[in-house]
Amino acid sequence: MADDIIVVCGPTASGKTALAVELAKRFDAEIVSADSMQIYKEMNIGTAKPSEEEKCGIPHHMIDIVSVTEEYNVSRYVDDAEACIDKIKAAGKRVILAGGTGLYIDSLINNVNFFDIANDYEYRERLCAVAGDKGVLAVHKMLESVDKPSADRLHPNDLKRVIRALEVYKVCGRTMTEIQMQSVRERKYNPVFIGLDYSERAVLYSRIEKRVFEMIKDGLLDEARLLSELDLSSTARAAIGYREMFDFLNNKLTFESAVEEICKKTRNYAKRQLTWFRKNKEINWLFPDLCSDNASELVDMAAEIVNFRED
RNA sequence: GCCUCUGUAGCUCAGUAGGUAGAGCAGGGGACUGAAAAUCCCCGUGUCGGUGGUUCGAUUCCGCCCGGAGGCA
Repeated sequence: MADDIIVVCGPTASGKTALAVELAKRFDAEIVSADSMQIYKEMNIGTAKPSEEEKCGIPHHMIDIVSVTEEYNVSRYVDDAEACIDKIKAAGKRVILAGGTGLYIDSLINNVNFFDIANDYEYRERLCAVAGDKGVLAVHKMLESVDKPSADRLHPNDLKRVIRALEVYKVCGRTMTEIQMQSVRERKYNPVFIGLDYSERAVLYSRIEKRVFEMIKDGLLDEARLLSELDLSSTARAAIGYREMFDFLNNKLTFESAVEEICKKTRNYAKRQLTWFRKNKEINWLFPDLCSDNASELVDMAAEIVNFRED
C-alpha cells in the first residue's frame, strides 16, 4: 500500500533516529521529524538533533523550521508536516515519521481538526491572575458553568487545561467538549507503528545519562549561553537541558547539580512518553536490549513488520 | 583518650510525652485535542544501627558495642 507511513516512536534516547535512518535506506524514504523541540533552529546539542553523519544523506524534514523566539504548537505542526508529507509522496518517495512528541504524532495521524481557534494570551493571563488570588477552584468553577463535561474530566489543579478549555469557549463560543467530538476525522494516511522500548527501564536510563554527558562534552553550556541572549518563546524556554543550564548561569544551581537535574528531568520525561505511547494499541513494540549486538537485527525486525503490513 | 551531637523508606529529614512510624525528592502507574521536553492525578512495611536492661509492651528511657560529624586535648 503506497499510502503507508512508517511511524517510529518511543521515549527519548531509545534509538529512534538511527532506526529511522536505516529504515529510510531500505524503503527509499525520507524522514519527517515529530519532535516539538527539534523544530527550533538555534537548538542543536540539547535536542539531540541528528548530525549530517547520522542522517547518512537521508533528507530530514520538520527540523530547523522556526526560531526559538517563535511560539509553535500542535496545530501548526500538523499543517506544516502534512505539507511536507504530501510533497515527499508527490516525489514518489515513502515517508517515515519519527519522533517522541506523542501529541504531534497522534494529531497528525488521526487527522485531528483543530479548527481555527486562535490563542488569547491576554485572557489566559487574566484567568491565571484569578487562580492566583481566588484559587484554582474558582477557575474550575467558571469552567463548570460553561462546560460541565470538561470540568468533570479535568482536575482543578490542571490549570493549563482548565484555562485552555475556558479560552476555547471565549474565542469561538463552542465548548471544548463539542470541539473534541467534532475534531475526529477520517485518517488521511495509513500508518504502521513501530515503538522502541527497553525491557529493563534501567538500560534506557543509563542511555539517557550517557547521552546527557555526551551533550555536556559537545558544548551544551555554550549553546545555552548563546540562547540566553535571545528572547525565547515560552515553548522554547521549556526545553530540558537548556533550562538547567540557565539555572547554572544564573547561579541557582552548581554545574554538577544542573547536570544531575538534566538527567532526572529527562528520565521523568521518558516515562511520560512511554505512558503516552503505551495507550496506543496499534504500536508494534521492539526492544533493542533484547536484540543481539548485531545492530541490524533490530532493523530487520522493523522492516519485517512493515513488509508484513503490505502483503 | 575525653566531651557533645548523630545513626528512621533508595536519598534528605520529621516523629512517637513508651502502644512497631510519615513528609519532600527519587522510583512506579495513569491522564493528556492550539504551552506537550509542557501541565496534572494516584501509589509509602521500613530488622526506626547492633545488643543487653527497665517495662505487660521499647524505634522512643538506660547501659554497652559499632558507624558518622564536630569540639577539647
